Amino acid sequence: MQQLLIYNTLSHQKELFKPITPDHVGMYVCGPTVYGDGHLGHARPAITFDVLYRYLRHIGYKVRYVRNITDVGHLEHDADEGEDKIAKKARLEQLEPMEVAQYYTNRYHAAMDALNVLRPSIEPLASGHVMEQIELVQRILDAGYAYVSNGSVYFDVRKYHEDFKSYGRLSGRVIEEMLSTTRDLDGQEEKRFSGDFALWKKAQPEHIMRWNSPWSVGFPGWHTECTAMGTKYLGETFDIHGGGMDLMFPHHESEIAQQTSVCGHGPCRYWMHNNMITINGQKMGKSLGNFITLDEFFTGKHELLTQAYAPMTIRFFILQAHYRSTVDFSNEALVAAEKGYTRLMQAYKTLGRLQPSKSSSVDVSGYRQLCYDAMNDDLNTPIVISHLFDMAKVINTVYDKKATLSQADIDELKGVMDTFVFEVMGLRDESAKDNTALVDGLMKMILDARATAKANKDWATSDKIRDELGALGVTVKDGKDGATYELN
RNA sequence: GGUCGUUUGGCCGAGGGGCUAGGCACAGGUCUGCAAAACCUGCUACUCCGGUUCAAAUCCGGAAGCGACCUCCA
Repeated sequence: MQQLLIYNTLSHQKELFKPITPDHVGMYVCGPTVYGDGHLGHARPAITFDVLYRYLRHIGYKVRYVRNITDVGHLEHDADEGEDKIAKKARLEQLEPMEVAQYYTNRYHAAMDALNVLRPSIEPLASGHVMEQIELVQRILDAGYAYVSNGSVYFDVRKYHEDFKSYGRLSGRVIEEMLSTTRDLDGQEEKRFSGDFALWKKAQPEHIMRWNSPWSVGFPGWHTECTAMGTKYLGETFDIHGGGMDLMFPHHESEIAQQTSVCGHGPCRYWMHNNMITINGQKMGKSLGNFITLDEFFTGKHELLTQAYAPMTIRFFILQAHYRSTVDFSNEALVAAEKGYTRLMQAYKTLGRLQPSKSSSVDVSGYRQLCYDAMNDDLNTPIVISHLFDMAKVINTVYDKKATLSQADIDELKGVMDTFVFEVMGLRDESAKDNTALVDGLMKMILDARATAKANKDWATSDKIRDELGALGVTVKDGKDGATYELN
């Protein structure tokens, strides 16, 4: 098995990956909050951890990959204080909250499918695990690390920190600092310490999504779902927990605190965080209003986009940067990615047409290991891609008859490309994307040629065209102003 | 303001004490009926100022720019 190094946010260094249970990996990744369309920022972790998931499986692990759907909780920060985001959107659109969640979940799935992101093994809904979250809150209360205040339950950060000395370790935060930098929040008076966070929140009258609990009718706190569902499906300790860097604090820090307070240790061995995507140097985010949805990328319908970008272009673009680096969006960079990606796909097709020689004039034996080395070094997909381009050059050189490859070496290159391009990096050939314009153009050409034939009274040709198109499922309809067509 | 990170060629982006990615763009060439593609060649860069070293883009110190986080966020 390959020796995989992954960067652990907890230790700030690359560590050799060793699963708790031999040959099995449990990984949990924070999924989307389904109250809006997915944007590039959602694609980054999805693709990053999709590649990790694919690679772990490729090198022989059996992986249980859990990625949640957040359809409850999460307080609004501004205007509508304390209102559940889902509920707010529902009221605005006059829809049932769960209808909104379902709608955006479906849209999210469609976008992820387009990006060739594999579905996780389990995709639990927060709303389906309120019981588990209530139980978790009770356990934390029983352990003495939470307190009830006016129907809400808060985590006692100070007590936790006194006993475990670890709050802030993941994010490199100093707890004392938090006192002076905390903003005012709704319900802050209910807390003993400004750094305490809600485990259960009593619902205000305007809340639509609400559940019974021992403390009040309300909804679960911001960080409980991942702890509850991670524990339920992966156990008290699992291997990898992933998510965006912006979730490090407070979300993941709080997850660690919740889990540690009831079982003495954090939820996982390796924390992995992907970096952000920026647009004009600024973070792309829902609340900043500067985001471009994935659908807008696919259709090109956004003022910042000069053209539509195929899902695979987006995927390739993201994989061309290392996951821990920020990536700045620009049309120029995307166009460059699109061209490079096309070149790679073209080389793969060319590979299938190469004439084998008796012997090879180039040594291609090293590429496979070079690709593994790059992947093993904290999923360095940009390096993998650079090796793939080197291979593309070899392929093209052979195609130009300036070098030779034996059948065995051609097969080796094909094997390496199949493995890394398609299986591990999850790219797929998408040259046949949206064909509408193409078909229109082709049909115009054909019908023009037929019109010429008809003008020349060449009925044999014009009928042949009509009959053969008909056999292909295209009906030609002659009219006074020329012919039109219809696809059956 | 605090904490952390970052600054690489026209652009995107790896690397991270001496070898030195890759893509895109651009220029010249080969091939070609013309074009495209492909191939060859060129473009050899690391914010600035000090320091360590035989050797620094890489390590150390400082400055500046940029960014992220500091209880919505992937």
